[in-house]
Amino acid sequence: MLTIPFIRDNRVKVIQQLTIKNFDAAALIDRLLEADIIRRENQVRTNELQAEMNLVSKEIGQLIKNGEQEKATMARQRTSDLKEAIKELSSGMQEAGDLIADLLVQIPNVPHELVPPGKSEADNQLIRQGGEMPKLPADAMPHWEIAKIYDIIDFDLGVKLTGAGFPVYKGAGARLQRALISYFLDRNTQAGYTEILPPLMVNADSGFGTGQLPDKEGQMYHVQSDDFYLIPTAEVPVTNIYRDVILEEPQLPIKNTAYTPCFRREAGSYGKDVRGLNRVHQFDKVEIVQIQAPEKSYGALEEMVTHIESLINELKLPYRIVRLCGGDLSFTSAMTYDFEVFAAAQSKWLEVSSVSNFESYQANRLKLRYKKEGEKKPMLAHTLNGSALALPRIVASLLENNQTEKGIMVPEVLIPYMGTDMITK
RNA sequence: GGAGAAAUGCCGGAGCGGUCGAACGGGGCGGUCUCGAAAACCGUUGUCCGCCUUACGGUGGACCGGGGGUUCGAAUCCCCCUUUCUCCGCCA
Repeated sequence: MLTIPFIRDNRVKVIQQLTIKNFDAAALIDRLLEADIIRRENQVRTNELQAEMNLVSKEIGQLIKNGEQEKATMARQRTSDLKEAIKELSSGMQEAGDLIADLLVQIPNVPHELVPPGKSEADNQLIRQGGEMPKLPADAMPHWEIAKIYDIIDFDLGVKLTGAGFPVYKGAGARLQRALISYFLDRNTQAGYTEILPPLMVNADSGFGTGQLPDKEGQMYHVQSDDFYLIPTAEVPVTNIYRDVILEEPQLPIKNTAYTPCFRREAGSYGKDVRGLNRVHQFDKVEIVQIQAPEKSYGALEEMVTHIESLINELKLPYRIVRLCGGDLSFTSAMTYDFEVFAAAQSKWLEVSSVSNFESYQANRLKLRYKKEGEKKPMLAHTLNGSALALPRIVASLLENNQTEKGIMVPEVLIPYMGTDMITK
């Protein structure tokens, strides 16, 4: 969330920039600033009374010590009045504080000035395109048919075990998952990321810290008996490692990578978009997360983009990188690049990675700060994350693009992990 | 799952209901001494929210696992929760 001083100092600019996200913040911000004034006025009064209360209480202690019971009794009368007044004021303060907290989480992150305006993905800005488009025969199959014929992914079996959207990987299909995970983790650690294996369930505090709660509650699986949430992405536990942490500047940047399964309810999705691996409830993903100083975070974002691009290049998949327009940008992001690979048999671009700079928006929720050399006051750090990479659509694209009469060609970089250069029937 | 003990600042560790934001030790930072270092000695040492100040800073309030309560006054008493440790049970 945004900080109050920032909103106070940049009221007009914030409202104006948020129109890029097609968000009208004017009313929210006015209510917020109003509540802020009330809260502060209340606090000044409360603090004054508390100061007096502390003083009188000390006096009472002295008076009792000196045996001046009468004076002590009189002083007591004064404190009970004070107590009443403090109680009233602080409940007003609490009320204003609650309102502020409630309003703050309703205001999205301010988009970076390079973010183009727009309503939908059609308005996203193409940054660059790469890789070679495969030439497939007319009878080329979409990946869900390939998966069936080669018996490497069983969607129906997943329905039996759990439900729709929980595919079962078998044989070379399972091996391919493991190969991709290992390959991504190896490449990420080579690039300076530290490998993390986090819990797959988190508590509500963590869900709040990265912005899944309170509003996206319905997108997560909730374990009610223990009030845990199944993680929708490794971003949640890996970023929350730094919740309520004050780092020293020399510790930055912090670069972590983690493989985890991801669980998403995807309520409201249907139709051909969810066919096969295009959209599932449980999938594997390797995530990269960075914590950076504010002045370096956009450099870090570019670095992450370049790194992810190199992974896709090595897999020899045709891809494009787009900068999301305001309307497509997530609530918490200031700037996001999406990576899409082409699945030739479906003739579709599939999103395989989303790389974002959240600036201090997540950090403010997390209370993630860092201390500059020689400075007393800690400042909010910037957080970034991206998929490097999400597996299902990579697999979909690989299967479709690499199909030949003899079998599925394994990309060269994966051969050591797969133990073969071809997936056959 | 059952029984007991505990939770204090960067770490260790005191703390009778009032003068405790917290003794003492260690660490860190600054300084004296030194050619330099060590040792010794002196000083300093958190976070949050306000207010005043261009700033340096000053000042009020809050914070002793979290949340309630008792009291004029709570780190200290009471209740609930969480976590850790020990013992028993169960177990990959």
